[in-house]
Amino acid sequence: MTDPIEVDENGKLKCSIEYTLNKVGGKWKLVILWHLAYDGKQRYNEMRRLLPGITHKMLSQQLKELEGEGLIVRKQYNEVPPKVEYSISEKGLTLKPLLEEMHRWGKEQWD
Amino acid sequence: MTDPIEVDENGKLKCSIEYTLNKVGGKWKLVILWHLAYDGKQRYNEMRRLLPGITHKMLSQQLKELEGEGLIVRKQYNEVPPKVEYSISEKGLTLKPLLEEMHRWGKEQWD
DNA sequence: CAGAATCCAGCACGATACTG
DNA sequence: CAGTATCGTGCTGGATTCTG
Repeated sequence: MTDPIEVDENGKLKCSIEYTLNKVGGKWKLVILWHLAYDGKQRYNEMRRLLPGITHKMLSQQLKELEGEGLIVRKQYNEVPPKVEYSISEKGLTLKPLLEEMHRWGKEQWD
Repeated sequence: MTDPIEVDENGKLKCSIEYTLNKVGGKWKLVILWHLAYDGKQRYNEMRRLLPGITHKMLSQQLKELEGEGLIVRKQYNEVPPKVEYSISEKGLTLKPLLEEMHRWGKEQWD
């Protein structure tokens, strides 16, 4: 079987599983992506309601990082009051199998 | 689509993705499981070699937690010098699809 | 060989107040 | 409404030494 640890162009060891963890690890990112993937686009405060317990700091930080990775898209409407919509990108959609497995396994192992 | 957030028997909100994250999240667990799933059983010091940079503390801690979850099996031979073998359990094998997706996505997104 | 025991640093994550 | 800006804090993870 393929080893997850490989050598990059600088000769430094890298691991594809670690790579994925770096992009979508942490407490919130996969849950955020799940909602955008399956519930469709959401406004900022809608996201907050979907993520019980998240703070402003974490939500805006995670959204910004995910946008930076190109996994989600931020669309701003110049209106008053302000309106912003977040949606999943094409690249983000490639995470669907992973999201589904995370969901399936958690559900299945539930006691 | 099924919402990942559900209500448990105590009426507390729970999320199956968070659940999975709690079991196999963090920096090392999925990589450890990957090796045990695809490289077969390993001794303690063999595991260390497979995980560049891991410390004694992290390795033994993660192994203990994974064993506590029933995801891996620790087999101790009463010999001198000591010999211990870690292997993946039946329950741990149910994570294979997840491991493969983590690996596949990381490999694919590699620049 | 396979850990356990300490001690410690950094940062992930959180609480709260403020703002265009 | 959709965020910043500060200010914490605890826990994850690391370095090192000791042991059966």
